[in-house]
Amino acid sequence: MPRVSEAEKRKSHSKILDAAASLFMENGIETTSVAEVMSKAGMTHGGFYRHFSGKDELVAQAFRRAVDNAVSAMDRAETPQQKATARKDYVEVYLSFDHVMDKRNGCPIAALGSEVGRAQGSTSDEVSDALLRVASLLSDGEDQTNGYARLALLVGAVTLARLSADPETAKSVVERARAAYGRV
Amino acid sequence: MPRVSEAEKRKSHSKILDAAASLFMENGIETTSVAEVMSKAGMTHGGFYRHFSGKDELVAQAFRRAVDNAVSAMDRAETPQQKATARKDYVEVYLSFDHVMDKRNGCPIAALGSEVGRAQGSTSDEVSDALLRVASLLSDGEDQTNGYARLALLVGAVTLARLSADPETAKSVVERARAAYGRV
DNA sequence: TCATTTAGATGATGATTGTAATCTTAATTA
DNA sequence: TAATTAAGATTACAATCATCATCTAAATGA
Repeated sequence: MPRVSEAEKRKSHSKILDAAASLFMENGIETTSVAEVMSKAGMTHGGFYRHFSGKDELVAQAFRRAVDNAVSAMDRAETPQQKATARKDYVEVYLSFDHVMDKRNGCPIAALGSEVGRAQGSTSDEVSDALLRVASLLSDGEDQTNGYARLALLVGAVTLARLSADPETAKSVVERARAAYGRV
Repeated sequence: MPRVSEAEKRKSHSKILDAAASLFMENGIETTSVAEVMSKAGMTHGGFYRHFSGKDELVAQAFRRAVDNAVSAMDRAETPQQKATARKDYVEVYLSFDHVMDKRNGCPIAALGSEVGRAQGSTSDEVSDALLRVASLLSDGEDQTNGYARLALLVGAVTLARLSADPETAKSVVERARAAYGRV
């Protein structure tokens, strides 16, 4: 059936990124095969290298896609009012039980934190970019560095909640973090 | 040259666990092969299955080993005085730049947080056990749940610091977490 | 419209890896 | 001490995976 139009190629590229972001966050990067990603995107593994030079490039781009998705609401906010509301919503959703359960559509730093630390090349750049970006969005205008402490609490709380065996513990972890958030 | 004495077998077992804990924390679980672990332990992969039923069992036992190492000082403390000091030291070391740089001998929850969340079977049990154990050691006697919030800050801060591209940012992240620790 | 290009399908390749089989040799044990 | 057992080495095997080669048919561009 191929070949497809340029517009469809762009659509394919995007679908691959969505599939990859979702699978990486849910099952891990090393544990997800290129063929699996392509299959979830509705294709076979054959066309993969028409879109990416290799798996590394896919990882980097998929990570960025996941970050974009996660902070899109905060990015769209324009007025200080909107920004404040978006920030508040972000933290609210981040420390929710839903986010704990649904890794696929959540924060890639929490989902891939320890795995992505070993990344090299462009993925490594994307990761440190993401940190800067999210921490900056969370920080008060005055103090740039407190965004990191806040983000640390968010990432740590969701990580621990996901490692908890029973749901009640998980809930109390994020609940407790929510209470502490304003104090860090 | 084999066979070896029972005492030597126990020593081998222990060396395998040390090698595994170290390699898993540094390079990840999926990315570390059984042969690599055995090689670091000074053996070939042949004898592996005399010690473990498979890689899964190794992961579970190595994780426990790493947790034991990390909290040994707090475990040894007996008097309330000693416990308080050990707790303080633990946090101090945890939020140090050395710990950020040296994953091999650090906290396995921070080093493997996102990877180990997908574990099943005995590894999964070890992980939730570890959470309970560390959080309980960090909590005030009164409130059992604030240990989780504290641990969340620790794990999150070290995770972010390790993801930071430049060392100065990494330092400021743990520094900032240190300041916030008492307030969570 | 015709020649060229290329997205994606199918199939192949080489590397890696978890696990099993077999062998050697020394520790157990009777 | 003789017979048995088993730790660890060597080798083998099947599965998985990233990447490449080739094929196809449709979209380009002239």
